[in-house]
Amino acid sequence: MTTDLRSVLREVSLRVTRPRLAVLAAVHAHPHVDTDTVTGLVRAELGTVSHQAVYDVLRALTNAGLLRRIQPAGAPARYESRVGDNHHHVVCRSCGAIADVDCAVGHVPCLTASDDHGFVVDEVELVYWGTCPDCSTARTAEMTTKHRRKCS
Amino acid sequence: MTTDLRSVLREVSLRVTRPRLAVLAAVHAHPHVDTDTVTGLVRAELGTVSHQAVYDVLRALTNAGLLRRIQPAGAPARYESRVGDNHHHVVCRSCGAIADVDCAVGHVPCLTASDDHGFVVDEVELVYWGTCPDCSTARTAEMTTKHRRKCS
DNA sequence: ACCGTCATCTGGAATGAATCAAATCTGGGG
DNA sequence: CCCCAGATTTGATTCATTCCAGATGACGGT
Repeated sequence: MTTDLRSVLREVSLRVTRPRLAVLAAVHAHPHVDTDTVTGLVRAELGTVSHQAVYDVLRALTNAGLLRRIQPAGAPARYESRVGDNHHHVVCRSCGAIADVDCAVGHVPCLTASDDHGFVVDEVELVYWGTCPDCSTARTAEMTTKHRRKCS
Repeated sequence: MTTDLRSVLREVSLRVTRPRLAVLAAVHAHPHVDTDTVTGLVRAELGTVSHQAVYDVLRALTNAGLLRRIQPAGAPARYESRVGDNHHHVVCRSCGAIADVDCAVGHVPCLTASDDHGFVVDEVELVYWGTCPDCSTARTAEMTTKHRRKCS
């Protein structure tokens, strides 16, 4: 396992360090983690790790293509380890929960811009905005019982 | 024109105030403006307007459905006045330029998630990431002449 | 196994967008 | 024309992220 991660790092010519292994493991174990949570997980494993190191590592791994950065409007950045496959996300407007969604139709039918204004498009990002199951029921409960939202 | 904007505000039961008219006019005149630019434009017209007021007004107008907020990953929020029609954006990775793109295929064929994980989806956001014409040529020039990027 | 170099990490301070809080002002209904 | 809920101002505050300068440690070469 650890050996596995080590070789993964070497393959993209990045030095193998404790923080990097820990961050990589943390993101693999927790899909869609935000930076703060990663820091917490890494510290739990290694003791002291600077805030800065986590940011550096996340950026390095993202640039190397090992991680993917997702930044839902307004919310802090999150990272996931699923890369290479063309999947998208559902984001809950209420609590920020994120879930994976595989592209319904196999290949980019309507994903080609009608007029690209001369831009060279290299990626199409698709975000489904809505309400997650938990917040939906909470909201419904609120409607009927007049209680305040539990999930804000 | 001004009368027009006044009635627009009244229709959504918002008070007609100078800052609001100015912000509304600014966004209508400049598609995809960021908050800071709006503040500049409004100040140029009214003299003194607090930073805070601009944020409040933008939020009020957005909530009222008069404006739409767009937040490309990492960049400060931007606003546009085209609302109601289902169009999307091309964003330049290099300089952050944004252009409108009308949905290529008339209706959501592949825009229905294969598995929505129980989320109640109310909007699908589509972002085309790429490089704008200016940055493309700048990049090409850089490649051949070894000059530094003009557009970073 | 040891060394030296250079990428990486540490800790603290800085930036910049956005929000909060309390006091003051004003649009527009009565 | 008066009044007050809704707007705006001022000033401070939070939060994510980045910058800086110096210490540390990974790893290719000897």
